[in-house]
Amino acid sequence: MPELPEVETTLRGIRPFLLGETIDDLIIRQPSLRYPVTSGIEQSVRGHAIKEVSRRAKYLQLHLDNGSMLVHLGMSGSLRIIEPNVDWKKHDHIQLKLVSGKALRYHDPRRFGSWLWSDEAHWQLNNLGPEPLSKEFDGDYLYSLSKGRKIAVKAFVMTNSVVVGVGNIYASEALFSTGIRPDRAAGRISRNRYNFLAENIKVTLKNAINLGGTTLRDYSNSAGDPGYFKQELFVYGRSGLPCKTCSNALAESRIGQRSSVFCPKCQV
DNA sequence: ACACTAACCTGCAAGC
DNA sequence: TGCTTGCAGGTTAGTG
Repeated sequence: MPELPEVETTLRGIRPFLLGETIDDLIIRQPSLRYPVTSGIEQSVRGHAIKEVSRRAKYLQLHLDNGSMLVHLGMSGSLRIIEPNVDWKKHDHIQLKLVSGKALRYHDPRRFGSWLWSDEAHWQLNNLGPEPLSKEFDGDYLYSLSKGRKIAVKAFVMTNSVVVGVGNIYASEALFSTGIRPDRAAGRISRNRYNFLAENIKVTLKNAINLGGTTLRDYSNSAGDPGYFKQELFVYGRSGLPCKTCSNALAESRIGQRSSVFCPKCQV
């Protein structure tokens, strides 16, 4: 899925079309997603205006006056702004039709995403760590949380209660630019190195956002275009290829069910 | 509290 | 050309 940069790119693309618009209808062709689409959701949203559209972690939230819709793109989801009458492609599951005449179409081959309605706070947003691009996320924060932890540092920064939005691509890339081996125990990294790591996570995410995110296969932005960060990747998806810094072959291992590519020479 | 696994689902690439 | 296997931007539930 989309990690934070892809979700942020999606947010920036759809927000201008949705803000202040009234919902004409919600069409659900496939309610069987990661969680079943909240039943009766159509009646909840029909005729209501979208007051705000925001992002928290990898969730998008459409705020109405009577509640909010929490949308997650899972591993393979994407949202597009289209004309409501365009043909439904395979794996197009949901369409939010606006009175303005435009529509938001949800496409998700693996169906790991979610569309949840609640008239109060969504429990999915509980226990989330800070946003990586916020001021409160820094090296001191990471260092203090990491004390005594034996978990691999890559899995540590991918843990949502530690910091949100950092998935397999950007964790791998930020660890490479910091020169830290992804399998190093989180509790055995110095405060100084965490300062660099936190900074590099921010820089990596910002660069990716500026390039519209990373497109591997499924992801496209709200206009249907891919992101261009893939060409900037140093390690992710490059197992066995030469390191762009030292030209040594990149190595791969598995950390917490995720493939982890790193340079054995540049990362210690 | 922490560390780790299996599971949700479809498509695609690699290997035989 | 098939068929089988394993892996893919995430997250949670369940185990020890």
